[in-house]
Amino acid sequence: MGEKGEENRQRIVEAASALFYQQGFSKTSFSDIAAAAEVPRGNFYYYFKTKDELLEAVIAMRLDAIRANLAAIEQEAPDPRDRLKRLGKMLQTQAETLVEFGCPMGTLNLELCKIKAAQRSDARAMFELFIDWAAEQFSALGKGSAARPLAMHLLSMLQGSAVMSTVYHDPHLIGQEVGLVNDWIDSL
Amino acid sequence: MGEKGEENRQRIVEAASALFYQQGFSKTSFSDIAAAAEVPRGNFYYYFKTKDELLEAVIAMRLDAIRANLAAIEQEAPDPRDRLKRLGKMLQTQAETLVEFGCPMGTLNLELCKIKAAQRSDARAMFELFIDWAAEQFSALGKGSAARPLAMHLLSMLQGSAVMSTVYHDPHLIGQEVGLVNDWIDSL
DNA sequence: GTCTATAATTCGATAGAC
DNA sequence: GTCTATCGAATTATAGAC
Repeated sequence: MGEKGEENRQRIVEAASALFYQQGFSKTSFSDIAAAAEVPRGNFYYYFKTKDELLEAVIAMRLDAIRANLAAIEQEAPDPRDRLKRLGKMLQTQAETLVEFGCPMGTLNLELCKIKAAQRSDARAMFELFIDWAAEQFSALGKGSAARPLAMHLLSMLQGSAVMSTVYHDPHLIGQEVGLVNDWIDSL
Repeated sequence: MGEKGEENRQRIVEAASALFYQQGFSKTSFSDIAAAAEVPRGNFYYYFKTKDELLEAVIAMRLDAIRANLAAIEQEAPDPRDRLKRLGKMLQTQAETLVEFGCPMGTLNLELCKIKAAQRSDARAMFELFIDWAAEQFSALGKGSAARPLAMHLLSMLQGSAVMSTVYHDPHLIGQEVGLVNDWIDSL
């Protein structure tokens, strides 16, 4: 694949990722993506044979983005508790879009649960990245075999915060709920 | 509207509610509903002029069901803490379908956020029923002005539990997370 | 009030010229 | 590697006989 092709492909995946987030996977048509990516419709069957294949590429891109985010946190924050609190901070940073379209990771997973058994595990891998990483931090805090359940609970509370903020369309709610999550982290 | 008509209408709404839950609102076609309700396709434009109108009827039915559930809890459990724990019990009772399709209330709200500004407030009313009711229980526990934030946090944690159980397709997770929620209730 | 046939549109996907 | 034209299937919705 040539240089120009790789560039087009990347534009398509980024446009698709944004639209899958804002409109949902099902409601996003190839026409929508083509218009957003400024690529002729029929053209991108050259890059992706099916919509599912495009979805896989979108998830792969998001997995890379999550890995980069977690790596950045590790560099910036040495303390395990500070690192864990940065996950809530991530939610607060994207508060404006969060109240509009929900958590990109959570809403995609829930949508795929209802329609696609195939890509369900791909989407779940995004959660796995966060869970594994958080469990490492809890292990560093000496939580032993409780590390993974604690990580699950942390992600659970953050997902709940995202759901409530979206349902009530209130960015303020995120700060309130994340505050309670931070108190919980300090109490451990 | 006659007697037979009312019966047909009810069957349509119930079939639509189940399919909206299992497949999502967008992915459920009139054909799907007609087949499930065993009503000829073209027929139910007599009852509902648009899909949105049908959605409103589905939400109205679910609101009634929630009110009935909360009223039943009030009758069966006099203690506020026991009442609050019954919300988690509701999740555990529907664990089998929960891990398949997510929380009926949460997933519908999140889907409507992305596509329908109109019915968004209707769907949110389901949350309001739970929040108001839970806030009353916290008030009975003497929490004063903190009652509503506490109710929001309770629903937030329960929604998070539902999301995680669905993403990991594990009914066991619900019991684990609900246990932590119950510990939190007891700690107040 | 019930049902069939079908209009009008949109979707994902394909064929093939350039 | 790019783009147009279009297919076949599925969708919401309507018209009209019974």
